[in-house]
Amino acid sequence: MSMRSHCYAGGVPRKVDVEAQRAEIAAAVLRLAARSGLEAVSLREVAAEAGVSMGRVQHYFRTKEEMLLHGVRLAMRRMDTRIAERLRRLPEEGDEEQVLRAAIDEVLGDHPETRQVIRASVAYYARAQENTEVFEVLFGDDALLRELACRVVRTAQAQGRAPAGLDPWQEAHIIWALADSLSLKVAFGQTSSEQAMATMRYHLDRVLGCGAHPGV
Amino acid sequence: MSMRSHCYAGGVPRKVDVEAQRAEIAAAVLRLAARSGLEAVSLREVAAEAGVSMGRVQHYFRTKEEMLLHGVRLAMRRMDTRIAERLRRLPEEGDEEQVLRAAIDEVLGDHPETRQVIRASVAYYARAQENTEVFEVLFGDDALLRELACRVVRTAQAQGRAPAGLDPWQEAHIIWALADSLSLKVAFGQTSSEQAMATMRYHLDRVLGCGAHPGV
DNA sequence: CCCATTGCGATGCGATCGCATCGTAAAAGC
DNA sequence: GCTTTTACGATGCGATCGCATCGCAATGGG
Repeated sequence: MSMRSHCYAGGVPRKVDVEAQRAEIAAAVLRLAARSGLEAVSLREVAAEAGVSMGRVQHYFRTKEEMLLHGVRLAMRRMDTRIAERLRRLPEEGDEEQVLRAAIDEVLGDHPETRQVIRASVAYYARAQENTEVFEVLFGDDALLRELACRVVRTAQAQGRAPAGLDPWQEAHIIWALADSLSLKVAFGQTSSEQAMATMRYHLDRVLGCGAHPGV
Repeated sequence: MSMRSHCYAGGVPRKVDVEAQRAEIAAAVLRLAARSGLEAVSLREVAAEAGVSMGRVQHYFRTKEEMLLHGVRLAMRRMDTRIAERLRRLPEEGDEEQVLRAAIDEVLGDHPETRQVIRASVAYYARAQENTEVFEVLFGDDALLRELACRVVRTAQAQGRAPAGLDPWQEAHIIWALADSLSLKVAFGQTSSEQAMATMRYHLDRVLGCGAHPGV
């Protein structure tokens, strides 16, 4: 009897913003991964980088694996946020081509946060082979972006700006493969951001016709 | 006096093929790096993977750093060898476009050795930021390949197969950026080798005109 | 007021890390 | 045949790894 007595819940003490704490630690993971790869990401190093105790890190992430997963999720969320913010600065027309161009420009920009996210992503590539969740986080959005590019190509064709002979699906593949590769080169210092953006703009102008598009 | 007595060199014992031994160990490094990233590459793991004792590994590489460097060098040498072998299978004409297409096809193929080399390369990206030698090994050949592509575009223009309006230099950038990105996608299972080769051929045919080119 | 619960620092464990050291077996020059 | 040099297995060291455990401070519901 009194089965309820042990179910009785006492106080609900110490209110802290759990997600904010986790994010702060995940940010440290991100910085380390971007700087020196996943080899450099240990519980102790993360704690030091975040300026907290190791106990705290363990309190918010039960295992290292869970911490790493949170790290790569934060990376992707940051990239999404940066793109979303840039899109808000666009004029209201809702032109999908401008959305595409803006998103790509953000990826190719040399803002430190962008480079950090891209370098960290690469550090996770090996894990993506063994961990399905990591794979999904890293590559899950690709299909949507490709569809956006595909629609943009078709629209340009409908407007007579792009050659009718183009295969929109292949062109979409090419556009994002190009953006990915150039962003990697920028993030790892093989190319300047300006060079990458120039190459990308050159390609898009060839494929889509050079409609008036705003700077930045 | 007799300063020469201590310089006297005795026997030159135990003749083993030093480079072959090093290569065998470096191959184990490569396999591990491709499979699970540089995190998984420790002296003990390498020794186990190579089926030798740890003492042997340390005998042939004084530090882990030196071993890793040898690993990435082997990776690049292997890729070069694979491309060179494929080129030997080409007809004798010395057509640079066929050379370019063959090299790219090799990179996009799904041969396990090719995928291994590419995955291992990615594992070294973080190191390339901190270690100049690694950077050079990974990216040192890019300029030559880009120049090859540039010449191919110019030749196609001269023959009237490619549009005169193209910027050969930008097109060369695009061709290799595309090849890099697609090879990454193939190596990490985001795309099939067939899809990647189809996309690449689609692009090259658009840029260079679809001159007769041999399969495989 | 009290105490159940949570937040989190401290500490210790066994495993593994890169590396240094030592011992020895084998081969060539004298 | 002795010596010298190389090849390499074995072992140990201090540091660091991920993780489990313990203990205490804080706090809000009963």
